[in-house]
Amino acid sequence: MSAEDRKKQLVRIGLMMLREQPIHELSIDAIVSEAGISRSLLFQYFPSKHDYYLAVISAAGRRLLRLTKPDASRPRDEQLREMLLAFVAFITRRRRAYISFVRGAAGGDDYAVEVYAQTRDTMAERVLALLDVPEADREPAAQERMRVHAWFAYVEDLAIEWSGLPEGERRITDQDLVAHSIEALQTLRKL
Amino acid sequence: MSAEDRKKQLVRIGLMMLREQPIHELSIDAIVSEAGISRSLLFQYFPSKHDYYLAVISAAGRRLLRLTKPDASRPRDEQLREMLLAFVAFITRRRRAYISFVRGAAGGDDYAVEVYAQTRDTMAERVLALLDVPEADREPAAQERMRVHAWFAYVEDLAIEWSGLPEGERRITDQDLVAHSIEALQTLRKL
DNA sequence: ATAGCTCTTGAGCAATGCTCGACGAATGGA
DNA sequence: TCCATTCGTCGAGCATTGCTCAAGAGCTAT
Repeated sequence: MSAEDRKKQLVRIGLMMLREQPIHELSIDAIVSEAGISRSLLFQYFPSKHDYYLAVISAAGRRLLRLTKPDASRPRDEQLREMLLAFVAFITRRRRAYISFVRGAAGGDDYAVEVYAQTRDTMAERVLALLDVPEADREPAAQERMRVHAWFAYVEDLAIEWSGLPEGERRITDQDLVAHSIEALQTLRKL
Repeated sequence: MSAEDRKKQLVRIGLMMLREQPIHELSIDAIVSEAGISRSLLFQYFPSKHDYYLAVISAAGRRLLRLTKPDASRPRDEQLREMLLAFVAFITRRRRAYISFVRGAAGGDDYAVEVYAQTRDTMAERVLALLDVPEADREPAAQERMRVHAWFAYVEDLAIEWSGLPEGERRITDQDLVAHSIEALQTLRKL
């Protein structure tokens, strides 16, 4: 197998395993045995466990960004709606992995915090771009950024809690959840 | 040293170390060498690293609850304000440790997730109790709980980002931050 | 066929989570 | 006073795991 393919395979396996275990419980042994190779080979491609984790986490971030990318050809409000729907769907489908990524990943390891922060910043930027706020009404950028960032934490938490409920006990639909989130964003920005 | 004292000492050391390292980088060796005892002795009191972590994290949670406990003899709105001020102060003073607790702790390890969830639930309950909402205006409890929970994520994120700025670059005071948070809560509940 | 490049491995080191048997000091009946 | 029991403590050692190193195996190119 070529170097590039092998690397991709290993990252893919990492992403798969992330679904069932928090990131720092991912053992190199489990990975290499799943891939059917020796431990040494993994270290050929990723100098340290650290680097491997970083690759896996980055891949997770990129996947999230790809799956929630708005379709620029549609009206802005629909773009926002669909972006959030995709976001909620993403969390729902891979709840465990997402929590690992978001929380576990962000759990104090500087390198992982950065990947997560960057992913979320990108999402926040996209939202800001979609909001279509007149220049005059804009608060200082830092302020704005902080609020949207925190609002993302709000939506994320809602989605995590909501998707954690058994399907029967969810009182609202994902559509409702997204609608509420958008309303919340608009309201919060007016404070 | 008595068994009880030793246990407390070890947990105390864990809390201290949490300030500088994420929880899963806490090494048993570092702990025992700080305490001046042998590795075996720690395992006498805590059957596994897991159990030890759990003890440390629980202690962190209890400390947070203790330091943000509202003073029941004061007016409710002041209780809420002071509770949040204490919350922000807590995060500011031990930012690193708090992130470890919140994120690292919540990072997929079921046992830690539970400790964190319980801590946050307690805080959310306190807030609900302080809100003083007429029965008739209450939404279904689950709904209510979810929103307050998510609102906590909002405040937490604001506080973490805010306290991460160098003091010169903080455009607002902690008072402003708390006032904004309370406004946000009241607004969100009306949606 | 020889050289060289790339993918691969096994042996082994150091650190670490964890176990086990035992030592020493205090406590408490006989 | 003596023996036994209990309790806090430790050192040796096992298994796992993150990581290194030197070398093997297959392919291509001269």
